[in-house]
Amino acid sequence: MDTIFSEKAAGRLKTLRNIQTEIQQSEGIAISVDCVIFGFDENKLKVLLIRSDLKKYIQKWSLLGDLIKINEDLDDAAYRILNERTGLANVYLEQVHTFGHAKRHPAGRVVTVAYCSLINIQHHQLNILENELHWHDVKSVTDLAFDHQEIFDTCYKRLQKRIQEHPLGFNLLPKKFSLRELQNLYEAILDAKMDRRNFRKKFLSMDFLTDLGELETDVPHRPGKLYQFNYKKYEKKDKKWIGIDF
Amino acid sequence: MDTIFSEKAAGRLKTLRNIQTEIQQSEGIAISVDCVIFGFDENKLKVLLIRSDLKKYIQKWSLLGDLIKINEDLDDAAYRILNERTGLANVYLEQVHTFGHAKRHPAGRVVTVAYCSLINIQHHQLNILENELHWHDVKSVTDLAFDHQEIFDTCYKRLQKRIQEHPLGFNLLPKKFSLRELQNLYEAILDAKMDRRNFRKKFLSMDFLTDLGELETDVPHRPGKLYQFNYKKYEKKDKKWIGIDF
DNA sequence: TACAATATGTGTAAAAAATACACACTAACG
DNA sequence: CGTTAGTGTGTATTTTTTACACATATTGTA
Repeated sequence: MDTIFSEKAAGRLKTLRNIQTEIQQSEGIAISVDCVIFGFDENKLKVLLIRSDLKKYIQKWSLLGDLIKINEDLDDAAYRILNERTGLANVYLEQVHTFGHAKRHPAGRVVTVAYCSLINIQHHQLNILENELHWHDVKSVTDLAFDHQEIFDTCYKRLQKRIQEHPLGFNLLPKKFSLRELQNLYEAILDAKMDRRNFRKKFLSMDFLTDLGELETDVPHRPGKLYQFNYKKYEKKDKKWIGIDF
Repeated sequence: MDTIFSEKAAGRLKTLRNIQTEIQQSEGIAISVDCVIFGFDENKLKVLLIRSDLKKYIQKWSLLGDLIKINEDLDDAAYRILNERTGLANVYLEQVHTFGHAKRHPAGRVVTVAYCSLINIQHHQLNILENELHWHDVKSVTDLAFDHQEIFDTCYKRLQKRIQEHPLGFNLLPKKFSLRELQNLYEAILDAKMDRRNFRKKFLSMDFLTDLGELETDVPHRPGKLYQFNYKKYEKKDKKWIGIDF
């Protein structure tokens, strides 16, 4: 959490004292959830940040978070935060790591559980101006409030690792996408250039992409074929998982 | 946590009420740490469990855990628990996952952070009988108290994955080990048979094992060479980390 | 109306890695 | 001194990864 919203009072700034009271009400050690929400737009990996509503960090950006409620499952809290902020449901959301330094939050003892979420920016409009929410290019994310830089770095690294081993990336793309879009996504996330022919060969040989028989429109060049990821086929495959390599 | 020890009162059973009081003292939502401590002995992967001290789970085994203290870093709490139980310091310890279902603990709201630890069973003696601590073959671990079965399963799967990508396994072996011991370890953890020649080729070609020029003793067959893992060499290597595969 | 710009679609050869597989040797034990 | 159990080693085959070039399709513009 670290940015706490009691109800609809989103615009109002909280004082340290407000938050201390809230933590005391939640009694002793408080638990929060912070969401690192990734999107992909203009061939860049973006992360959704909000202006800190704490005076101490007035100039800084922070992750979206909130204290969990006393009877709320941890995962439910993460979904709630995501849903409140983006209006989205049924999105990719995964717990990444829990941060629990005793001094990490200025208002008291708050242990926070970081979640990583992947959403398709096209598929929804955030009420960005009202909430002081902004999409930031991940390359420009520095100096976040609290220990949010560490949390962000951890989640970004986890994403880089997991996207290579699991079909997560499709959550960031439209349902129908071209191989170029897919490659741009991987290159943006991994911050690396890849060989186009080998990339195509790799994904097509995996045999999880359904050729929709449609072409891109509105591109200023020869349109590429559109594909869809076939989750069912992926689920059925028995992955060989032994391969020592370090 | 879930098994709470106030101080040296290890033998005494706690009631649900005792624990509820403790949680109320720690005020509202409590946070615990549970440690999944792995060892390797007799060519089997073992996990260290303790008899539940909660009446409800009187017959069951559970993980080693405790509530974190109000001013204690999360990682420090995990080390503390490990150290209190095993007497070991400087052991491999890694956070794995946080479990936060609202109803997971019968005594109240307790969110628990699971840690995985790898220790060398030979290198120390636990005061097993006094504490009702026992090493269990991982294959026989079923029906633990609380949601500890889920926690254990999660940690075991994580270990299986990570041991293939990082040099963790050496924490479970003596400093000097033979390739056979190493292979037995991998086979035990992954529950799979591997080709001996290819296994040796793999590890020797990695070039992280130092041939100590010594031989095994006390084996009832031709002794194998002893090796040591060279962490410095490993750290220096720049790992290539791009390889899409799912 | 053609040409410049840009991205698509395709295949092969070479190198590297993973796999399958067998036999002579050594030490301990009885 | 034979039995038992595990060590130490190499090669051929298959699979995977890598590097690399040219004709084609569409849009925008001169």
